[in-house]
Amino acid sequence: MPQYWLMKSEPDVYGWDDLVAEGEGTWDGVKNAQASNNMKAMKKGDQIFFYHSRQGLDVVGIMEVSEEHSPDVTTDPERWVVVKVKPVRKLAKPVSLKAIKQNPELADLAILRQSRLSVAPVTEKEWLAILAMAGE
DNA sequence: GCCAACGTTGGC
DNA sequence: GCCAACGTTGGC
Repeated sequence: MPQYWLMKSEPDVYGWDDLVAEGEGTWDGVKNAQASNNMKAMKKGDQIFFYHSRQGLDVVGIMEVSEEHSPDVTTDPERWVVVKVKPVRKLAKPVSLKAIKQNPELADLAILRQSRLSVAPVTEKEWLAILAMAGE
């Protein structure tokens, strides 16, 4: 059974459309111990929400892990890792941070408790709640 | 653009 | 090994 995650990116740097255009993306430049540990725990096929931070502030699509972690040569490869991801599909409609905050089922969502965490786990219950909010 | 949160660095 | 200073992230 796949695990669920959420990853953030600023859309003006690397947004959903950039990932779709590329076909497969390398999630690099994550220099945070917690986020990095989460990436190390990812297995091929795990499902990931793509969240637009700073601008947009919404979950826009679903991607999946296409290749498990390897050293991040763009930073310090001794220390940090990348994963590769592929777009699965865009959500029927984006789910905004505002809406997430208003849903009591999502009160414990990791990114609400720790807004600066850029790679965070999502429970199955939370995953389904967000999908439901997207009208799926 | 501002600032709070929080992780990291470096002087002691 | 502590903690103040600094840098980065991300919501507002």
